[in-house]
Order: sequence, then structure tokens, then C-alpha cells
Amino acid sequence: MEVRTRFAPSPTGFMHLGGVRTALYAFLYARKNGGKFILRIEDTDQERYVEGATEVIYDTLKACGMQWDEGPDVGGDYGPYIQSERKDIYLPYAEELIRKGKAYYCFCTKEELDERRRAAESRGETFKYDKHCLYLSADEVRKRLDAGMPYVIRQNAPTEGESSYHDMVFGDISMPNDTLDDMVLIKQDGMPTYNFANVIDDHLMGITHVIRGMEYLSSTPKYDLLYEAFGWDIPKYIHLPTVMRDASHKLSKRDGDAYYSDFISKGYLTEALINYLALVGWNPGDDREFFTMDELIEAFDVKGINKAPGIFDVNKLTWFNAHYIRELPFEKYLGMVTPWFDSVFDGMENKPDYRRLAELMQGRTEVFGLVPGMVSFLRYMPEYGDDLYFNKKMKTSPETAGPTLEMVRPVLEGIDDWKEDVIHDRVMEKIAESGMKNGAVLWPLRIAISGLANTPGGAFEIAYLLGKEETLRRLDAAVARLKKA
RNA sequence: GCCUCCAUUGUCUAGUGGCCUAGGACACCGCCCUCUCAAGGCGGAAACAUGGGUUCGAAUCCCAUUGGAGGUGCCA
Repeated sequence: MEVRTRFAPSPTGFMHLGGVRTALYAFLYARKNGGKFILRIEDTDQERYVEGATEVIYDTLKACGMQWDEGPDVGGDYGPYIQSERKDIYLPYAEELIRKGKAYYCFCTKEELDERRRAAESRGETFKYDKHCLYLSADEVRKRLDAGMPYVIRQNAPTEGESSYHDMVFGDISMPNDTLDDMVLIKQDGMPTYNFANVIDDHLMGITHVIRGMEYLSSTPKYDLLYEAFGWDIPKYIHLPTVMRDASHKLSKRDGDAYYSDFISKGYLTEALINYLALVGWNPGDDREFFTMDELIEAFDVKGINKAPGIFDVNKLTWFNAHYIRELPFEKYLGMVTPWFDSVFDGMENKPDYRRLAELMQGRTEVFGLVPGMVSFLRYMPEYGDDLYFNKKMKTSPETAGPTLEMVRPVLEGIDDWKEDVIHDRVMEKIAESGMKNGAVLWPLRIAISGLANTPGGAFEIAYLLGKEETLRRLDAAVARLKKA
């Protein structure tokens, strides 16, 4: 039988990284098994409707390289793929359940239920609907229905015995039936709840493997009861461990910065995000770290999925990101880094040589968002202290720096062809002539023109990028300052 | 509270009774390279939550405790 998995997000307007990982595993499982990956939009909560939210889902999945085989925009044989457009499908099924005694009309109002819930909670008990409306006579139900009284339809769950099911990650799970609450299937507004629509749609769409977060672990027995009542095949379950922000907090929307788009705008690469996310909660069974999407498909196996929640580690993500940036073809990197350069150099008369700067920056870029901070010294001379001239190994100090700089200055001034190799050769000649160590000259020179302990590239590169005029200007300023001190 | 699930270094993980004096990766520290930083190379510190069993033998199996997560919505 063909494997069919689905990703069924609710359109909130953002794609959460936990959601991206869930989608990824569902996608990988389908591809690995030569099956179909289906996208279904779960928008049964009308109050949460967000304009443009489905586009965010489409765009993110596409950017990540997870093309769905069936879905709202691409169609398929089991549409529509947006639950609000399937509204009329669900009620007949709920009525069938009522006929079978597996569900019932409930006229209790939300307000009184809320009150009872609060009361139960204050007593330290778990609130459970008492099946009050199940015991209404058929006549009474008819009467209320005819009178147009608002109602919901509830599942009639057993109260005795035990329910169990098998999960491909967590194994066998069982729970006492008396903990099963009679969940609402059809809401007062006529829309199905997630709990109901999910079961109906998964069945109607031929989903063979339900891959979702482990927050559904304890409600799954209730879903199985529904499948059984209809006489439908129960899908295989693959529940995924949660992605955590830290040991005790889920990576949630409320924490901020947990959205795919946040990471992209900070300058993370999709490839890095996918590669990293795949490895939170799953391992390939060997020591490999780097995977393309195709390699992930090839290596993916449910056996490698862990049960324990995993903490999202930005450090490691950043390491992956730096790796992928280094691997970028240079032209691609140049194109990507240019807007970040522009954010610093726009409006500048003599902008640094972007191409050269990019060459120096590519191996040093962990996240694109950090680039401006690393190159802004080329436009604005930073404030710095003279102690930067101290370098133990080179035996340099503010005292030795002055004369050294004055020695180099005329050499630089004499260069008409301001190219990196020319600067290099002339200065090195002078150093050789002076008998000093390379570093003893280059260290103070770099400090004088950059004002920074660390720079992308050394003295020659910085001097070249700055241009002759600015280099000499900064050099003079440094000399003057050292003399004063 | 009740129900379900989980538990190897700071983090992601390998490990399915002897191959474990517990392996890899990130981060961290040191050294090398080097005009700085980064990259790269080499090395270091760092874990089987606790207590009971079972067994000739336990990170691996069982139980309890502790800790954590999830559920307990007319949200999904």
C-alpha cells in the first residue's frame, strides 16, 4: 500500500520551527517510502483566522524544499484540502456516530461548563464531562433541536476498561478509559473540532501514517475509538518528541524568535536550518552531520527518532550555518552578502571593494546578520584605547608603535598603484630593510587603521579596502595621538 | 491533583547484557599555524539522575523514588 503522510498546520500567520520539523519528518517519511506528502490546512477555528497565513505556510515549505503532492493549491483526488471548505462533510459523520450510540447531542452551555471546570480544578480534580446530556430522552433531544437550541456533538467514550495503541516511536501506550473525556466533535458553530476533523480527513484522504507532535499522545486513544466506531483502518502513528527552548520550556510562539522567518531574516540559511532541525530528535545511526535534503531522504528512518524532548541549540545551528556559508559558491555568497554590506556602506563616496571584502568575509561569516557589525569599521573609525598596541608576542606597545608607524607612512604614501599585492610588497620590503619582525610592524599598522583587536583580514587587506586616502588619514591620526600620549 | 510519556557530559546524540577504562558533534579550554580574527590541525576537561532488584556480568532488563515534558479547551 502506498504510504501517505500529511502536514496539517493551522494557519496562524507564522511557521514555527517545531512545525517545520514536523513537516520535515512527514515529508522525509513519504519520500523515503516512495509515498505521497499531503498538505492540509486546518482552519476550523474561525476566531483565529489570519490573512495571508496559508501563503506563509506555502512559502516556507517551498523554501525548505518540501514540495507537497496534494494540497489546496496543487489539488489532488481527495480535496478540498482546506478544512473550512470541507465544513459540510463532517456533520453527517457525527450523526452517524450518534445513531451508533458513539456520540450524542449536548446542550450544556460553555458558561456552565467553564464554571464546573473551575470548580473541579479548585477541588484539585480533573474536570470530566459527566455525560449529562447523554441521558436526555430522545423526545427531549428532539424537542430542543426543533426549538433551535444551540448544541454541540460529543463523543461517547467508554468509562471502563483500558485503551491502548501502538506508536512507532513510543511503542505501546495504554490508558484507563475512565480518564477519557467526552470530547466535542462538532462545535456550536457547526465546525468540527480539530479532534474530529482530523480523524475524518485523515481517513478520507487515505493517510497511512500520522506524523505529529507528541502532544497528541494522550488523545490518540479517543481518535482510535472514532476509527473503530466507523469501522475504518487505524493509521500508523509516529509521534515526535517536542523541540524545547530550554530544559523546561517548549520552543513556543510566545518565546519569540522561534519562527522560520525570524531565522531567515537574521541571516540563517534554509539548508542549515533543515539540516540542524533534522538532527534534533533524530539521528542517522552513524556519525554523519551534514545532509542535503536528498541525503536526509535516503538516511531517514523512524528507528532513529528519539523519545526525549530535545533542546534547540542556537550554537550548533550557527555552526551548521557557518559551514553552509563557507560552502557557498563565491558568486552566490557575494550576492547574498551585498545587501548586508549596503546596509553599512550605502551613501559612502568610496565604498570598499565588495568583491575583495566578500572573499575575506565568507570564511568568517557565521550568520549574515553579524556582517554589518564586522565591517562597519571600514566606514567609521572605532573608538579604541592605546592598549591595543600592546602585543606580547610581537613585543609592541604604544611607545614602539609611534616610530613604527612613522617608518611605514612614507612607504604607503609613495604607492600610487593602491593594490593589495603592491602594498604588501612595498611594506614587506621596508620591514626586511628595517630588520624588524613582520608582526612588529603589521600589528600596530593594523590597529592604527582599524582600531580593532580583530578584523577580517590583516593590515594589507584592511589598507587596501580603506583606500589610500583613508589609510593615510587614519595613520596620521594615530601617529598624532601617540605623540600626544 | 489526575492521566500519559520521557531520563547518557552544558547541548544534540551513539549505545538494545559482556566490544564501555561510555564513542561522535556543538560549545568551552590549551597548543600548533599565523600580522589579528576566522578556518584548519592536535590535545584537554566534561555524562550513564538516585535507590533497590534480576544476572556470572547492567548505561542497557524490572520496580520504586526524584526530576522533566505533554494532556486534562466548543485551540490545534
